Amino acid sequence: MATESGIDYAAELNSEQLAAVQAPDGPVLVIAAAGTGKTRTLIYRVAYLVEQGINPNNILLLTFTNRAANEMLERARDLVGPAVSGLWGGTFHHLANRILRRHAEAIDYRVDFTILDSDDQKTLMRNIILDLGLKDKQFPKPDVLLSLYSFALNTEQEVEGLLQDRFGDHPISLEDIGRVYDEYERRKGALNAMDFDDLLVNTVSLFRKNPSILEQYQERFYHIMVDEYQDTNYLQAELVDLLAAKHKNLLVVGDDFQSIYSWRGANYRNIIDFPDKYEGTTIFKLVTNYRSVPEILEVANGCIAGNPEQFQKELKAVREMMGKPTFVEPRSGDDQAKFIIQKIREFQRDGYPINNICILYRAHFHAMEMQIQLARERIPYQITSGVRFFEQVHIKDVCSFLRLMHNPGDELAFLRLITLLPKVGPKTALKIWRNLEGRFDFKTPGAREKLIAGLPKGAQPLWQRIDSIFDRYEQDGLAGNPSEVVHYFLEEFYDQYAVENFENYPRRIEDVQEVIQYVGQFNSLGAFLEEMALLTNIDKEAENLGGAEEASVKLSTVHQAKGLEWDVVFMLWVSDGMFPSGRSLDEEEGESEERRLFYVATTRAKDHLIMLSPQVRRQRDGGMVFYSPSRFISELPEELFQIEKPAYFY
DNA sequence: GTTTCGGTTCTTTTT
DNA sequence: GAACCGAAAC
Repeated sequence: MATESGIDYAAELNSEQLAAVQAPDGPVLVIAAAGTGKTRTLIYRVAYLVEQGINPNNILLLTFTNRAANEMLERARDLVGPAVSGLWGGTFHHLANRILRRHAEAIDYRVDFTILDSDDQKTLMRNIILDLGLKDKQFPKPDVLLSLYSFALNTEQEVEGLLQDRFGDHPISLEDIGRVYDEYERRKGALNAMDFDDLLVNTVSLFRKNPSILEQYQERFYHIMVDEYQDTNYLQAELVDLLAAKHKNLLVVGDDFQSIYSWRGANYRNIIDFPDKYEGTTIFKLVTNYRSVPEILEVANGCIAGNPEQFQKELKAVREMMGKPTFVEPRSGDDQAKFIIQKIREFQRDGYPINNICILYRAHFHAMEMQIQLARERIPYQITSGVRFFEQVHIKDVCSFLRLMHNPGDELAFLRLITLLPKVGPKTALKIWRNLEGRFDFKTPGAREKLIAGLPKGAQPLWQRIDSIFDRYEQDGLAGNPSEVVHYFLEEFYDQYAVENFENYPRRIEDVQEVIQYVGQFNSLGAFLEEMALLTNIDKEAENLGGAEEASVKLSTVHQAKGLEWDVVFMLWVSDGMFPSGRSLDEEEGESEERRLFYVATTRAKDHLIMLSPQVRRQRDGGMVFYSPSRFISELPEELFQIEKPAYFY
């Protein structure tokens, strides 16, 4: 029956979904298996709450990516109308950022704090190791130290214990590592900067130290919904618990089978233990799968049955049969790529648009031969690479200029910018920075002259061109127009720099042009810089989808494909040692996480799933390594697959 | 003392 | 690619 808003819930949802949408207040756990209409359920839940008289301003919707948030807000708007605009939706880090911008002083930060990306973190860490005189072959690399530290924070464990486990057998002084971490904290404070983890850590400690602030937000978020709950870690769960503590109107959605971020501190137990943590939790299960044909679901169900410790549930198929998933053993990675290209052409002939085809893999480097072959065959493709758009070298170079203009004390930006000049390396750059007393504000009289005087002769002419932008800043009113600033920077300096330093210079300049476009959407430089730090490449991709992007095959890691679906899915390197990855098998519970990842991959496919396991891989030194099909394939009954032989290559 | 350049090695997964 | 290292060049 249609309600006053015109939504006929019973007709538009199945009984599983309907029950979850109309759940009473209080804690709710929705176990939503892959392809069962999880997003739909969340959106209708929003509509339902609004209909019950809840102001959208009082609803918080936490998602794993910005893409997911945007999609949901858009669909909710279509369903409910513009009223939902007041709803807070976004990632944990976005929420934390918004809160901290308001209350930074309460935790001894200034509101204009910068957000360090992983590259900045690495630079900072490297400098600390250098300055403390700990640089040594034996000493752990910045990367290693940072990820261990981050893991400790996100799982709320003591660093000492983790260090002991990790380096206990090594002749490394754990005290030295402790000193590095202390110094890392100190320098972030001095820079008025936070890294990704700090956003969460500081929000939680802000709330713990200031109950009155916490209470404001508890009041505000009368209803809280969390998507992909199986991938939240302790810290994120803690944040949610704090916010929900008063009203306990907390609805979490997730699937323990799809928990694939344990290396980042997520634990599928989060979802299993939820009812214990929240007394009186109502539990709903969505298991009717609308996405995939039954043959694909059989493989998915069969594979996850190999994880007996998990909460068993079978995906129920409703679609018609179409044919079994294909399994192929090409000889090499090159043959694998050639086979896929031939198949892509066949699927296109059968009427599948190229946009509905995706190639998935465990790790980025697995897709190398594939990219080469696609380019050679002139099949358009789009890859979500490992490096986030705003973390690419050329983008960071350009943004360092903006960062410095915005925040004259941004040491990392200054050093990066100035080492782009000839004859200026790390030492010279640091000397100049010290000489400027840790601050370069072009508006301060004399500062510009002082900088120029400190530069080596060879660097001066180039810097003078950059310096000329500061004159135009006043004249042309660039303050409110960051796009123009980037434009001038490119024109005066970076275009030429790129030509001289990058082989693929046109591509990089294109990216910078895109930044110019992108910055234009923001009314202030600060707003742009803030947003930039929190954006991932998946989000950027989603922005592009609105435009007239060329139709293309998608290439993606399984992790980045979470929540997405395609008509046709190819899986590369489904070989033991590649998927599951050899490294993960050494870890505790490594195999079961890989199996979940495999499950996620298979359930992305709607009509056709083609898995490939090349037999050999050439190593760098010219040697050959032989591979067998993944254990996730060989442990399943053979009749679930259609075995195909790429005979034409021999 | 510093920068620059060329060779070598290594790639799990990311908010 | 890009990070690291050692040696040449400034």
